Amino acid sequence: MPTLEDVAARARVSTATVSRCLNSPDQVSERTRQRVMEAVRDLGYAPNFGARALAAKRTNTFGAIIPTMENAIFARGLQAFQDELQANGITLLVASSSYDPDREEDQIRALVARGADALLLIGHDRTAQTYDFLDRRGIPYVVAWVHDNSVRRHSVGFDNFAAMKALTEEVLAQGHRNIGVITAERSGNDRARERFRGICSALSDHGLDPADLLIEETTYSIDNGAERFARLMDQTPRPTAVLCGNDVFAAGALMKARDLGLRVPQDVSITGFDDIDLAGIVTPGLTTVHVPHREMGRRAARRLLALRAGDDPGPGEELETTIKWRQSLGPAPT
Amino acid sequence: MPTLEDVAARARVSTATVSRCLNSPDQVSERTRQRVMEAVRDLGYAPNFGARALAAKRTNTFGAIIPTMENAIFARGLQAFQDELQANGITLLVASSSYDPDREEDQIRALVARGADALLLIGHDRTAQTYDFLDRRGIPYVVAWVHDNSVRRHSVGFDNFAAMKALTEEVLAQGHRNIGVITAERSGNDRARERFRGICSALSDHGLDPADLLIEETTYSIDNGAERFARLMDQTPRPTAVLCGNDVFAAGALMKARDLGLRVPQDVSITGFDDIDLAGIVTPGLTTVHVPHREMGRRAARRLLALRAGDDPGPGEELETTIKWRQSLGPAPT
DNA sequence: TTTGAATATGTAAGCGCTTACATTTTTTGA
DNA sequence: TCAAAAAATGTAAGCGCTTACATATTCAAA
Repeated sequence: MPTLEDVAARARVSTATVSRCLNSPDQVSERTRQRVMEAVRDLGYAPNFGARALAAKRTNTFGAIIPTMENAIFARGLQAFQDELQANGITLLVASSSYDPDREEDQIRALVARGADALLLIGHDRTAQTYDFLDRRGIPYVVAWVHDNSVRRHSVGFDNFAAMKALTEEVLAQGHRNIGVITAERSGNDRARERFRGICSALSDHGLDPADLLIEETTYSIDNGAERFARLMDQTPRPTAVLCGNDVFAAGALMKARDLGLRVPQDVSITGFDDIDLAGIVTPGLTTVHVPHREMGRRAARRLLALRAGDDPGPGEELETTIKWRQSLGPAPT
Repeated sequence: MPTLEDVAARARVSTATVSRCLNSPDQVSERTRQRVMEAVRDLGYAPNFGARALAAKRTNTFGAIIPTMENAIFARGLQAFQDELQANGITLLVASSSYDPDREEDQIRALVARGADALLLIGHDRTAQTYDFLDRRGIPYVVAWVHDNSVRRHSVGFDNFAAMKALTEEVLAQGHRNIGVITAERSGNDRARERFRGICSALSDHGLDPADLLIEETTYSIDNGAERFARLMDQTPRPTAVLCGNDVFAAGALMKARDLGLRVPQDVSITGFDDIDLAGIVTPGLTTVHVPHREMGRRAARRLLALRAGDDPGPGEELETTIKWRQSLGPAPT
């Protein structure tokens, strides 16, 4: 493979000049630059990634660890994140932790070992030693999907507590008092915990005891959502509304409701969270919390780029969520 | 940051011995190895990615270019692909081309520039110069999502033509003769072309003229599927079955059917392709072609690992597809 | 005890690029 | 026209690791 030296010989300049042509062409005269780029084309030269990384002490690669690659909840935000990075000449490495904290720690170390200059993390929940590992190496990171003013870390996210509380209040406003919840595992998942806390807070505000909630906690999949919904429907009295921690559980719940011959929302209301494509596809359409995933992805990328450049991007950013009304939430049956 | 030299000094060995401890520990005695690994832990040493890449002439990174990150059609196969790579100490870089051939070429060059040792490509459709670029650099690649014996390239996929033809024959067996098609853009997309060819072949076998097909060709999204379905429903006579090139179009079609007050399959049958989660969630459930995405991902990874190691993994692999019967395909109205 | 083979460990060159500093060339203003 | 400043280009050290070859040590068989 041709090297910088071959190009330099061909163009009759130094290797430093060739390097400048590729990396800061404004420092090279037009005539010289054209001659060099012609030599690059003629030889089919491409820089050696390892050599560049070693010499420049950076890889122009960022890493993102997401809980799962198999669903759209993270895909949209990540696509926007990657688009923004790409526009700034940065490549994205994506790893999935499968909601396993130990695996996430391994992934973080693996991404760093692979030369990631900076990282996108989901949620704040991870060991102090993991943060320490990154801080000691001077690797900047941004936490997305959450917003918590009490945590002093760079973040771009939304208030899961407030968003789920607002939706719960709408459910209560529809007259529902017998409520079920399908939540993701809350241990190690601050997003799930905060959403659940939001539900409890809304109930308390209405003089209702959160201990009366019928709670199913499970791992993330459509089938699990369906199964847990069935369990809730076996309770006596049967809940008239089921609040799901995400749209995937809600989709599973809707499927199972259909299987059980229950009409949504006449017999039971179902709500979700995130407003992914699924929410509009299922029958009936899901009433859910709309999260601006793409904007979150874009801003997270900008913040990480600023941090990597040594700039101070200011305090963490909070994005607003809204309730997307569709047909799956209706009045409580009388 | 501590380097190999620091570790060597601490453990009172040479840098080569430290390198051996990390990369081929069986060549180091137990006593020496333990002393070295203790020094690694004490110093918090992590190898420098760029230096390793330069010295070893490899990055242990593979690249995959997929048409879109925003939908599950590729996510499942890719997760399995990544899991297999990870088990072999390889990191995956993912880029999306947004179904744009020029963009795909840029992404291929960008992944190579980022040090990808090998690539996963989707479909065979790309310029000779792109393949040439990879061949000249000795970068192995595997093509997935297609199987074409006439093309001599390493591939793991399925026969799109045969799969869609089999589904079309079931549609014809149900008595449908007035058929609409919603297909992805066929230019630059051999998968879409092959699926369409399968539909035409089935019609011809039944003595029907493919020219009578009502064809809507569009870019990939649920909304586009919905819109094109509406156009097909405006035709006179109205098609009694709509064959969609993928489940995403089919989901959009189902939504629009609901909006138009058309009952599926009583008023019009709708079919998809891929059998992603969506297919089981929509109402009614989609009759579709089931593709073993995870197995394809796993095998593609194994083949690429073998190629990268300089082994000959044998001829391309074909995976079998099946028809997944759900409720969206029924008899033609009389 | 000696010798040869096997294993363990050390030496140090070089992978290919970036970039601080040096030198040369060009441009501008008095 | 000359001197100073600015721009363009060259020199070459070194980033951190791998690994071919060399040397030292250990082990086993005669």
